[in-house]
Amino acid sequence: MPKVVPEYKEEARSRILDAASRVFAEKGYHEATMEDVAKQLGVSKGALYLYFSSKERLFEAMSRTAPRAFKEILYSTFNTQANPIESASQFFDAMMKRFGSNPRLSLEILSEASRNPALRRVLRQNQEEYANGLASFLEGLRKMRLIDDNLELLPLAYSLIALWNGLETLVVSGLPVEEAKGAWLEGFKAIFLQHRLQQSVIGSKRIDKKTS
Amino acid sequence: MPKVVPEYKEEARSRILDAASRVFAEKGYHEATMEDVAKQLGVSKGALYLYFSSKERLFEAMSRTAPRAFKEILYSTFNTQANPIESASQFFDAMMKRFGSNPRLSLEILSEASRNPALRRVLRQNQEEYANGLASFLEGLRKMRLIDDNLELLPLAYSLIALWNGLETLVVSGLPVEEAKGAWLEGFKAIFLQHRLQQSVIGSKRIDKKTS
Amino acid sequence: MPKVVPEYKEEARSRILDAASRVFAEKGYHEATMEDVAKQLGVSKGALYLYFSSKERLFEAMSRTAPRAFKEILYSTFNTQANPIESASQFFDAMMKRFGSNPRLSLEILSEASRNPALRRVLRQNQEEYANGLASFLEGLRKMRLIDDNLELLPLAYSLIALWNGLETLVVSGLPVEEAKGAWLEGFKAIFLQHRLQQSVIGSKRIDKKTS
Amino acid sequence: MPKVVPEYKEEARSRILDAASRVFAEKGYHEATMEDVAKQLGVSKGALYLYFSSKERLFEAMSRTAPRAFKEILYSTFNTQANPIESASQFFDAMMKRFGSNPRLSLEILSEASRNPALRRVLRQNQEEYANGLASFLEGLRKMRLIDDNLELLPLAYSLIALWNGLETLVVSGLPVEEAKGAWLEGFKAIFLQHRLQQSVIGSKRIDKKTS
DNA sequence: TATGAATGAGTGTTCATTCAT
DNA sequence: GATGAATGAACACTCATTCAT
Repeated sequence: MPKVVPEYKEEARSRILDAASRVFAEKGYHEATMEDVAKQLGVSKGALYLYFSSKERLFEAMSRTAPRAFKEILYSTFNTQANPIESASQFFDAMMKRFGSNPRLSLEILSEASRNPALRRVLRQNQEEYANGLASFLEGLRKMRLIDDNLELLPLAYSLIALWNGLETLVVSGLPVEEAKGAWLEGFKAIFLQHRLQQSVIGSKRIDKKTS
Repeated sequence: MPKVVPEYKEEARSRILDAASRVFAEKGYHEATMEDVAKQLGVSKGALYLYFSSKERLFEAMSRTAPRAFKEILYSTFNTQANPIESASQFFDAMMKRFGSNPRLSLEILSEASRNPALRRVLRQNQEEYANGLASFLEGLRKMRLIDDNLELLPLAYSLIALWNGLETLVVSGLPVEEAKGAWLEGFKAIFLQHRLQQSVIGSKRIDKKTS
Repeated sequence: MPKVVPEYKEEARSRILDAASRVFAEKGYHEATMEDVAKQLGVSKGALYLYFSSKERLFEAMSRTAPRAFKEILYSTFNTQANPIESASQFFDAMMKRFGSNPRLSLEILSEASRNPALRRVLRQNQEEYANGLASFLEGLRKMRLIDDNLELLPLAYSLIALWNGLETLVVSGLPVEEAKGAWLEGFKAIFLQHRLQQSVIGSKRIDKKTS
Repeated sequence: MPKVVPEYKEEARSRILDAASRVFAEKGYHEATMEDVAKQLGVSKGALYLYFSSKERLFEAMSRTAPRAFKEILYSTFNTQANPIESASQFFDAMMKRFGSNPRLSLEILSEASRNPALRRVLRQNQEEYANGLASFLEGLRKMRLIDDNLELLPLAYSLIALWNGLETLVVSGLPVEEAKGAWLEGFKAIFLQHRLQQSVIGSKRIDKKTS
């Protein structure tokens, strides 16, 4: 059996978190056992406790690292000032590719957060960060006149985050991924003036899928 | 100890479901024990099993009845062809009043659905129903020219549902209810042409290419 | 639902015992529930308690009546002074016909007797009765010179009972009924001088044809 | 609290089986709790589940090891070609010494076997093995002219096993051990030609078991 | 008498956590 | 550090028994 710590304690933690996120994603917090996590890693149960004092702390730690991938995808797809519908589509695809069509883990984290204040605080911070990030992005779009001047950007950023989260809940409860993508894009189209403004205002060649 | 059944077996079931929804909402599925539910009702554990064969079935049954209130509020606020922003605001307030600012239960149901196919089927059906209902509602708005003609209504309906669900997740993870309401309304404003149309009608330039 | 007592309390008891013996035979003491017995009879659980103060007492009472059929078969097949092998064969067949090839109930009774002195006393009495009955029967056979003079009849009677009980245990643990019958008959043949004596009486004094 | 496993996992299993057989023998399968077994061993309930996945499996495993002692006694007493009555007597005494006068455990095993096919298969195999072993033994006796040539040995072997099992049932239901032994021996005497042949051959009157 | 809803003690089983090695 | 055997608290579920009607 490979040791947990080949060289650095930090790496050991990291490996555990990785194994944990896979196990929790597959089985959910309550169904997953410490034994499961240990086996996933090829390590003894006891070893986990050298790095995390309890299952709860392990889950918390994992919850903190989990959004990393989300952030990367979010910022890499929503940074360019290109067509926001296109960005949204890329984001959707990238998320699916990265997490499969199983948003189970987010849900588990959320579920735990509802009874774990510390975890909730972490999630809240992430939210804020995402919202601010998105708001900046929207600011850019506004300059391109893709967003109605009467809209407040921060609340709108939150509603975009909510839209994404909400789609995850729909997928978990059975909405086919394809339909989820449709809803996701239609939501974006509705929000951005893009396909309307582009044409009427600029009269350019913008080729929105829907717009011919 | 009061009897579970004052007169009708059906009422007994109903009482249990009610107690269960309170307990599950407060503690979550796994943390709540059958004992908790029984105590909440002032009844013995065994009594619960006269009506539901297992904790899981109890939860399922509760999950099926839970959306009833949601439906009522949904259909009563989103039926009039009044200002949709106003409807959205009423919906938000009614939901808060009814469920408090604790959307924990929806989350628990969702969480269980991810591992319980029967439950998932129920949720999926509800989704469809809501989506169709909302789509009809949107149809009405379209006739009032409040919705862009290029938008497909069913996906848009799903995205509205997602928006709501997503806001619940944000609230669970710490977003203040006030901000949630702000995001909810801003999302609606962005989607509906209302405020712009109002203006544009008054002003001049048609934004919508359809009218241009 | 038919009432337990159509006319006489005694008949009610009797009906319950009958239902109980069927249920206990099929499921065994521990697996059978009072509910099972009540349903078998089309009566409420509570009704059983009007006639028997507990499951244990019900089982005891049933255990006392159960051997009735056994006795009848025993005495009707082992009374004639005909060929004892023939009697044994008839007994075997009659028992199978009456109880099927499922001696489960005897076992259950035995099992309970091992922890229930009152029940044990009943069984012991039955044993004695059977043994004495069989001893008388053997007495008759001895007069016909079918039993070695040196054998004591009461112990031999017990060993015949044991032989039967033992075959039941073998059948329960998987011995095919056919083989059980073979063993049963072979045991009898071995014990009774019959087939040898018949010959020797006709032939000479040699008991064993080998030595004749 | 002493550890279940001093050194070898196999020994731990073995210890548990030992404790289990004591507890099951005393209380019976249903009355015995896992707690009882654990306490008997000075171990926690959970420990038992490290070695046996359920009470049923524990009982099965115990049932498989239980006959070991029986086999040893059986083969060691019924191997010599000495006087079979003597062998029978030694067997009886050895069994009593080993298991006390409480054949409860066999009964419990039997009782469970009637509802557990896996267990039944084990018992059936054991039966066959015993029967074949005894048949060989009888073969030897036949050569010594102690068994009538007309008897088939395998069925007879089964009937001897049945005789033993049956005596256990009688003892459980209250037959004094002394009488049981009497019946056991009288059964053997009846079956074997020994005492008769001895006489006829030698011409003496003594039928004493010991006397050759 | 008879009912059957309700009780609640009892038990098998799980699993996070500990700790001797 | 690492192990994994052991712990023991916790909990779902059963069912003999009771009792209001």
